[in-house]
Amino acid sequence: MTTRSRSLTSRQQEILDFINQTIKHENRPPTRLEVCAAFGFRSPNAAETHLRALAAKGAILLEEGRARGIRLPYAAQGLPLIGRVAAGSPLLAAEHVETRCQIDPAMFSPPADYLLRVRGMSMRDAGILDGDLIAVHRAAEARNGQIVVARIEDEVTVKTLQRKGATVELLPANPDYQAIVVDTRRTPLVIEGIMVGLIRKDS
Amino acid sequence: MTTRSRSLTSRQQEILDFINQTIKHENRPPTRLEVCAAFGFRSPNAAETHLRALAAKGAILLEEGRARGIRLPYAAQGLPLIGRVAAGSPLLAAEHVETRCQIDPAMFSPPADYLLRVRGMSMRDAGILDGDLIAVHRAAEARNGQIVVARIEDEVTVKTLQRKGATVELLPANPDYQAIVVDTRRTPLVIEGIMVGLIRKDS
DNA sequence: ATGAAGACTGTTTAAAATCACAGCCTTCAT
DNA sequence: ATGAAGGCTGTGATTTTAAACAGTCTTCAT
Repeated sequence: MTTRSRSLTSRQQEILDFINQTIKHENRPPTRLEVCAAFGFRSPNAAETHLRALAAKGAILLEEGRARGIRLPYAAQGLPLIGRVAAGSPLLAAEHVETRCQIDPAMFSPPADYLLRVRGMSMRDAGILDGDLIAVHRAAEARNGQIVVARIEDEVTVKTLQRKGATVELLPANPDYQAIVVDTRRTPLVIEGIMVGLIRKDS
Repeated sequence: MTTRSRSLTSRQQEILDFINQTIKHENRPPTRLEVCAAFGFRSPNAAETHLRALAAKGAILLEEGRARGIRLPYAAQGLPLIGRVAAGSPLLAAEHVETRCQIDPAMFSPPADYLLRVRGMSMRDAGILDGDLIAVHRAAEARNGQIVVARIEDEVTVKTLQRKGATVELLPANPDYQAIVVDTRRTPLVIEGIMVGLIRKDS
């Protein structure tokens, strides 16, 4: 549904990084001349064409005729918080985004791509309680012992990964719960991401 | 040590709130004319004088001759992260601020005033692990059952509060630890704040 | 080999934004 | 009752920005 943005050239990525840096450090986007100064351009048009290219690819939005008229597309503003996941649709589908949270993704490493609300107490002993938000870095692969967001058919679950050949164990951190054992030759299992952090809001 | 900013008038506070709102929503500060539009001023100078007043009180910084030249003072940028606390100095002393984290204080309610790194496992069963950052709202009073940051003489600790008359119990959430019982008639106990959230960065 | 896309220089113009000057009215402490 | 501070209107000059036009040089897929 969203306009697919073509991938950026490395130079364009540098410009975009500079814009994000400037917004983060100065609380405002740069002007064309500030872009020139940062990259050593002698012509403001060098900055102008880069911005046009970024806007054409959907990486930024340009407001006409306004000083510092660079805006970030909605998708770039804050981390999406994924609530209840409906069966059969992708995790990051717009309908699952409860809200967006003003958190710097780079606060975690590797950076967080989204937040996921955890249901239940199956990871209690790892300090993950019911209702907690976990910060997730999108990744299809993970190492043993990492806490992952995994999808088994239509079910999304948060567990510790333990791979043994074609068998994958998803271990809870609570003796009241059972491990999930999956034979990947028979049942498809998709790793949606790796937990990189946790946020709790006391009420 | 910091320049003490005189308190703002209610109108000035409204203007400052608008500036913060604009930075949050648009990723850039407003122009004079945008302030006018927001408040219905007919003269750009109304905005100008308000900004001058805010700058004079240290609530904002004004860069001369630049479009959208409103900057926020360093103290307003992100939540301070308090690391190891040295005995005898106030919790929020500059020397304790490890770094600042780009987190919206209003993500928690009541809003967070700072983050505090927790040492040890005394609150393990409340899902607070060694190295976790807790979001703290400054408050001198707290209700029974709330998790508080308390100072007993020179020691800072995070525990669940249980007050019984002049006796205060600070309860751990881990059977391996002992409750701290304080007679406030004999030993001074200061509540520094209430835990309003938690952030964990997996490594 | 050719054309399209990217990455620039250089120049100009119009609009956006800052900021100074000259006032008016109200509140509020001395 | 008086002066200082806050909260405005109204008008322009000046500077900063955005953004158009006209080119050059390189890379890279067809």
